[in-house]
Amino acid sequence: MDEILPRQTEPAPQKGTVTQRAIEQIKAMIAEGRLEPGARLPTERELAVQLGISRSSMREAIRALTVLGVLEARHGSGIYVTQLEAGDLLETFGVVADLSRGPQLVELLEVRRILESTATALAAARITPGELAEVEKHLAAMHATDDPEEILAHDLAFHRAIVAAAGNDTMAAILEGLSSRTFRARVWRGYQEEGAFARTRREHAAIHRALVAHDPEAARAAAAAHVGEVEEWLRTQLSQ
Amino acid sequence: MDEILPRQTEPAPQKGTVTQRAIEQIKAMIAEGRLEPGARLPTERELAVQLGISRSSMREAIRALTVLGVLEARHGSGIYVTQLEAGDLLETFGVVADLSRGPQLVELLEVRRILESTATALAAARITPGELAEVEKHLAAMHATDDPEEILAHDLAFHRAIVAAAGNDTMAAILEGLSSRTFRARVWRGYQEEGAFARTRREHAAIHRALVAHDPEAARAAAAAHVGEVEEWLRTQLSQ
DNA sequence: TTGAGCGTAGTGGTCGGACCACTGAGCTGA
DNA sequence: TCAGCTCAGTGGTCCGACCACTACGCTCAA
Repeated sequence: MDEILPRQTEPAPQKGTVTQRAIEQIKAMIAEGRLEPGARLPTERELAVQLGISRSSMREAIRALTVLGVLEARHGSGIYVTQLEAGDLLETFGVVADLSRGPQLVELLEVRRILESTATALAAARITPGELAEVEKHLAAMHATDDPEEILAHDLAFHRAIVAAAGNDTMAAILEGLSSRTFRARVWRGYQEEGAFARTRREHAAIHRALVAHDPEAARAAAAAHVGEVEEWLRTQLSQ
Repeated sequence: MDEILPRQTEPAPQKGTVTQRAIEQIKAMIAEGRLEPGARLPTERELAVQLGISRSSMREAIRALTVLGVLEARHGSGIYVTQLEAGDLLETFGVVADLSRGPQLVELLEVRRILESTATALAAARITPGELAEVEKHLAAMHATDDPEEILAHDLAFHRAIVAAAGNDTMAAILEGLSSRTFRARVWRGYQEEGAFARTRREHAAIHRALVAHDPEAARAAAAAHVGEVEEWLRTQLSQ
């Protein structure tokens, strides 16, 4: 049996709960490279013995790291380190958008406006014909139906395709969280109920034109205006 | 005893683990407003009974929501919903920076460059004399010592004070995660070892000048260049 | 030889109960 | 009046048992 525990001069650091300590130790193992992405951890029972805690506490630590997207537990198989890619680690970002309210929603939209306008500008400079076709597919599908649910889905996919073309997966993962389904459903619903469909259509068309022209500055302005419109609407809603 | 459980037409939805289901149900209670920020939850034992699961599983669910910054457990007192502010929910963002590596670090720096340059521009337009004094305090302290640790601490505080002046707490919380202590220690160390102190000093001075002049565009450019320098250095490091 | 099917050991998932450590409110008594 | 104590209640930890599922190897017929 290999000893994974680091040597301790002090036998009892005793800071925080044992579970919290276990979380930190596993995180440290990964950060220090002792556990590579995709690697399989020892069993829960073994890990508990190695860190000197009960299996219950170890399970809580593992569960915590699981929701953070660091570990992945496969029933009957074992516990594995995720690939630690942007998508894995930023999945929890959606929780923020889901539980924020009031002024915080405006702040989130402001962050989204900043990131999405830049991402759209980057996309305008780099987008390939294939990626552009994907964008146009969702743009067309959005106009071909009047089912709000379907429109929302294609609206999401439209922006997602653009952001993907920007080439920064981390930024894409953050924007994915900021545009989580429940978040957009909450804000967009009220916005669109005020007959903003036509305006949204015009703004999407402007973004599309900028992409076709490979004009980053126009794309940035169009995307910023698009998000800014919603942002402003939400701001007035809250001040009433 | 009040019944908190929603009425279920189907007695057994049975998707995912019971713990995962418990996490979703508690999140839903908060999202729907049945649990206000700061509210005290029923005891672990009570919650377990209400959701029809064991206390062990319920504890795992609570632990998960605790690390996400949604709940807060106080030993001997009870479990409470946090204030759900940006700082609470985005604390986990630091984990991303801590566990990312290679190309992903460059992507994170790119996101930071975008957000921080905008934040600095906003700060230039809004900063008050008091806030400016705070910025200058750390700028001076950074030059008054040659202890790398202390320099790094004041460097962090310098940027934190500027971002705080921008007035968007959500953006500040994200940037806080992107500049987490371990992250900067990892990247900055190698950067500064190449004698970049003088350059860093010039760049900080440029940012400061733009703040004093209340010139947003100059501030944006200076901050973007500042982060961009490190970004470019890291990029070349990785390509070797 | 080969491959489909069947065990089976081992893994994470769940449960129940016991006890410990800490908090906070109420009681006691100077 | 209030400092100090008491104690019921709460989260923290541990244990042991069993269930659900997976992966691998074995068997046996084609």
